[in-house]
Formats: sequence, structure tokens, C-alpha cells
Amino acid sequence: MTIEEKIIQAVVAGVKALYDAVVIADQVQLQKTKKEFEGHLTVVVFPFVKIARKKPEDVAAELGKYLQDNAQDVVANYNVVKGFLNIVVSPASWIQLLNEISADEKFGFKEATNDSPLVMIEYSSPNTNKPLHLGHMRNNLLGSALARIIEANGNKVVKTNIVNDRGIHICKSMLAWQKWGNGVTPETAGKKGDHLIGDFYVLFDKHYKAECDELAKQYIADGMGEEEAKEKAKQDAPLIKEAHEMLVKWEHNDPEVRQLWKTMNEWVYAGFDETYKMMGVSFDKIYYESDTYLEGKEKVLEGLEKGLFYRREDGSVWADLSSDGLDEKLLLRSDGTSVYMTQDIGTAKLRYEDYPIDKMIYVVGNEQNYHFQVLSLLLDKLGFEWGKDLVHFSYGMVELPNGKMKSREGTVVDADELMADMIEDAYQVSKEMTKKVQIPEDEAHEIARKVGLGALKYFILKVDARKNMLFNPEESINFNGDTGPFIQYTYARIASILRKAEEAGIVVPTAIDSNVVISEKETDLIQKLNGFKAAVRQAGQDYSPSGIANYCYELTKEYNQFYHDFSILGEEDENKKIFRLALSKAVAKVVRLGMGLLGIEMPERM
RNA sequence: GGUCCGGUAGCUCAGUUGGAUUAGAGCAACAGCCUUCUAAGCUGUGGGUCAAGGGUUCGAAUCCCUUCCGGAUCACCA
Repeated sequence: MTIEEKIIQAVVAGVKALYDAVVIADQVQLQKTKKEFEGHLTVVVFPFVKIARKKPEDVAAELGKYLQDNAQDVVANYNVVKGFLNIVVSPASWIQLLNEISADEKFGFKEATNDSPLVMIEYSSPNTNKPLHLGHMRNNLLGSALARIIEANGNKVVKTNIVNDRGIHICKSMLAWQKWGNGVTPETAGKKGDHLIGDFYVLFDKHYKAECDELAKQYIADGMGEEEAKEKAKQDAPLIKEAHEMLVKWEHNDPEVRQLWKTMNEWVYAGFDETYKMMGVSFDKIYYESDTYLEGKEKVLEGLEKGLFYRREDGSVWADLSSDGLDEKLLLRSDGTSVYMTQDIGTAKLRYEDYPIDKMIYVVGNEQNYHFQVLSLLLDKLGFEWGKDLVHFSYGMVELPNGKMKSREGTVVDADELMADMIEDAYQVSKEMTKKVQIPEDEAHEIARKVGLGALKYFILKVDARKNMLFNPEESINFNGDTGPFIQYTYARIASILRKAEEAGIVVPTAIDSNVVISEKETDLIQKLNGFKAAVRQAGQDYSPSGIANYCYELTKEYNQFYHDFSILGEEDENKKIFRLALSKAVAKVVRLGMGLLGIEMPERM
């Protein structure tokens, strides 16, 4: 039983004994004692004031006395401030807690069992017509972190990706390549496939825009209004017509178009794989929209038969969601083809066939909140058990100083470039530091990779996912303060001490003698360490990677203060030295576990 | 216009299910600390009407209502 549990249990018993009233454990408010008061944990007694019919101070005093008498092993002392009962926990309890933390290699994690729910989490979901940018990175990092957090809370997790590999946007890239590519390939261009395809997409847009402008001018000269002319030009431009024709050919399985499509997609996937690998992101199962987009139709027609949906005179199929407070939603066009929503239903169908899903999480930007509200209702109506409670993990956009990222306007931050830059920065920063020990070049690069990516990942993940976040490319991501490298540095320092201890032949036992005299700072650290369990649970409940990031920062900040004020290897009292080593080791472990959940690697030295 | 989400220091952000005279970090600015386990660190100074107003109660940045500001969305686009 933990210290908290023991105290809560004692409070419940105390209320029963003193006031003959029954309270449950959840009603006991136990919190960390504020810095300015003496004690470690505080019981808020206001909830018991009515039961006891006494002043808050009196209740706190009586309860304090009871705890001291009946829970002697944990409660060493107590004091009362207004309605707050501050408890001083016995040093032996703290050391025992540290021993428990040390003994558990996966402290704070819950193992999945056979009965654990299966959670499927979808993230990334790229289009195949352009390389990944910073917005995708936020998605991927959040998704993979979330998957690990959910797994650490004792669930079975399947990570999935739905690749949007068909549609007009791919045709645009294909067409541009045909017209202006001169048979170039990633090999001959010396360029990643996704970037090459992205270039052709941009090229298409450039030519298309020129055509539109010209056409519009012509229309205006013919006496058309400006707005109308622009609209019409957009539809009439020869390039877009050609792209549409290509899409039709694709849908009709035209061998030539299909072959080109296949080839170009392969290039893109090879490029994506590199990016994913660098990001440290992976999937258990990848779905392709070209495989799923027809599946939804079947399901919709099934729903139509059951009378869940209705058909209009023009043949289009709709869902009426007005009774749920929403609008009507198109599911099949009048020509019988699918829309976005239909595809998502199709993907859901395939997934349900592939896995016994208990819960589904979609990591998708907040611009699609409405879409997922509708999807949830539709899936529920169609009989998917997890439909009603599907989670749309909705995250905010990444903004640049001059507004949103727009690939059309070229105001994007490319993921590959950004990662490479961060790693290079980390390498340079490290070079500038004066080091006592020379680090070999290949290890220096490996450290720079961990640190550069750590800085980037932490920068993105520490922010509450719901909020839009600002990224200023002008100011590069910092390596000081509340950053990934700060945490990694702390870890590297501990690793260094542990190496030295080992060299000196010091063995850190798994269990520390509970009679060692420890300081306030040290009990604070143990208490903080213990908070990891709650942080993991909370992050799992709230789907909050940022909660883990903030925890890791608080823990390392606390440790750095300790590191500064206390000597570890220089401590003369052998028992204290061993204790501090064990404490440091536990901090390193928890930091590694916590940052591991975020996909951030720890260097053994920096 | 309807719905949803945000608004905390000059900037970027924390603030666990309401809790303690003084709302916390980091960056930026300024001032200190390396003959001692890694100074990517530590310590200090300045900086706030928690968007505004009302309500709920022992107690509100946190919950409720109203208003203001910003964003998203409401397509036979994906």
C-alpha cells in the first residue's frame, strides 16, 4: 500500500471513529503540502465539517491526533492551518517508497492482460502528393506518444495509418510529371520521392494558376463579372480538366494511369518511410484509401435498406441528423460515387473485420471536429459498437508568425529539413561546449541526433494538444530551460555519476536502509518520483502527452536543484552516499520511462 | 447566423477532479555562482485587473450565465 493509500484509509477510519459517519476514499482530498507550510501531504477537512458539526480547525486537530495514534508508521507529525491538516510523513516511509520504485523496472506502467481492451489508434494519414510538414509532425508525434501512453495504462494497442493515396490531388502531381518531368526519378534527381512528387504538385499549381488568370482575363474582357469569371476559369482551365480525366481513367482501371500511379506512390512511400524512421514513428497496420473507398458504399446502401438513411430524387443518399442536433449529411453523390464520409465508414468496416476493436481513437486536426461528430453518430447507427464512444483526439494547428501553414503559398516548414536542421544545431551547440572528455565523432553525431530530435519533439509535445501552437522558424528551438535537452542533460549527468560509482566499485543495493537520515529536498524528490504513476494514469485518462512532458520537466528541475546543493560521490557518510545514488538512479529511470513515452531518447552523455 | 474550441507576464506555455495572505515555469533583460559528481546547470531582481462583468460558496484562473476578442466548422472538397 502506498503512503497516500495508507493515509486515506486512516482518514476514513478516523471519521468513522470520531464522528460515526461513513465516507468513501474518493471523498478524502489529499494533496501535496504547499511549500510555505511544514509537512508533505495535506488533508483538506472542509468536506467533513458538516458531518462533524465542528469548526474546521477542530476537525483537523482531532483527525490529526487520530492519524498520529493510528497510523504511526507513516504519520510522524502533523499541524493544522485553518481547515488544512498538514501531515509530516516519517522518513522510513519515504525510503521504503523509494525502494519500491527502484524495484519496479517499469514503475508507473500497467501491463496489458488478455482481458485488456483493444484500442486502435489512427494517426498520420498523409496525402501522397507532398512531403510531410510540421503540421504532420505534430500529428505523428502526438499519435505515437498517445499510443505508448495508452499502452502504459494497460491496454492493447494497434497503431494504424490510413493513406490517402487516390484522388484529384495525386492526379495533379502525376499529370505534371508526365508533362514536364522528362522521365525524372528520385534516383536521377537525387531527391527523396515525396519531395520530388511534391515539387510536381507545386509545378502543377503554378501552371494551373497561370491558366486561370489568363482565362479569367479573357472572360472579363467578354463582359463577365470578376468573381464569376474567376470561378469559371477555375473549372474551365485545360489543366484541371485533364487532371479530372486522369482521375476518371484511374477509376476505370486504365492500365497506363494505374501503372504511373503505382510507380509514383512507391516513390512517395519510400520517402515517407525515411521520414517516419527519423521521427521514430511506426504502425502496426496501414490501410490505403484506394482499397477502402468502395467499401463504404456497401455499408451505406445497407443502412439505406434498413431505413437509416434516405434517397433523394436525384439519387443521392443522405443521413438526416437533425434529431441529433446536426444537419443532413451527404453519403453518396447522385452519380453514386463516395464522399469523404463514405470512405471513413468503409475504413471502419474493414478495421472492424480485421480487429476486435473496443475503442477507436482518431488523431486528426480540430478542423474536422464536425466530421467526427457526424462519423460517430453514423457508425453508431450502422451498428459499430465503438462508434458512439469513438474518440476524436483533436489537436490545434501549428501556426507560423505570419499565420497558418499553407502549402499552396509555400509557407510550410518541411519535416525532413526541420529535423536535419535541429540535429545540426545540436551538433554545433555541443561542439561549442568545452568538454573535459573528448567524445568520438560518431558518438557525437548520435548524441546530436537524440538531442536535436529531443528538442523538437519536446517543443511540440509539451504544449496542450488542443491549443494552436506557434512555431517561429526565425528563432530556432532552444536548448536551455524548459526543453528536451535540459531533461536529457540531467539524465546524462546522472548516467555519468552512475558510471563513476561503478568504476569505483560501489554497488547500489535494491533496498536502502530505512534509517538513513534524509533531507527535505530528498523527500521532495521521492514524492515527485512517486507522482509518475499518477501522471501516467492522468495522461491516459485525458489523452495528454503534454502532461507527461510537464511531469518530466518538474522532476528534472527538482533533481537539478538537488544535484547542485548536495554532493553525491563526495558524501562522506557511506549510507547517505548509497541512498543518493539509489535516488539518482531512480530519477534517471523514471525520466527515461517518461520521455520514452514521448518517443524521446536519452543520451548516456552529452 | 448555428455549433465547437481557445483568451493566464513583452514572448512561449504550466496550473491535476474548485483549496491555503504572495497565480507558477521557461525565453528575453539585468545581477551573482565553475581549483569540487557535466555551467545545455544553479541562485536572485524586475514583469499580471488570470479578456470583461455578474452568479454559485467557507474558498473561483478553475463551475454557471452574459458580453468582448481570436480560431475552426456548417460543400455532390478531402
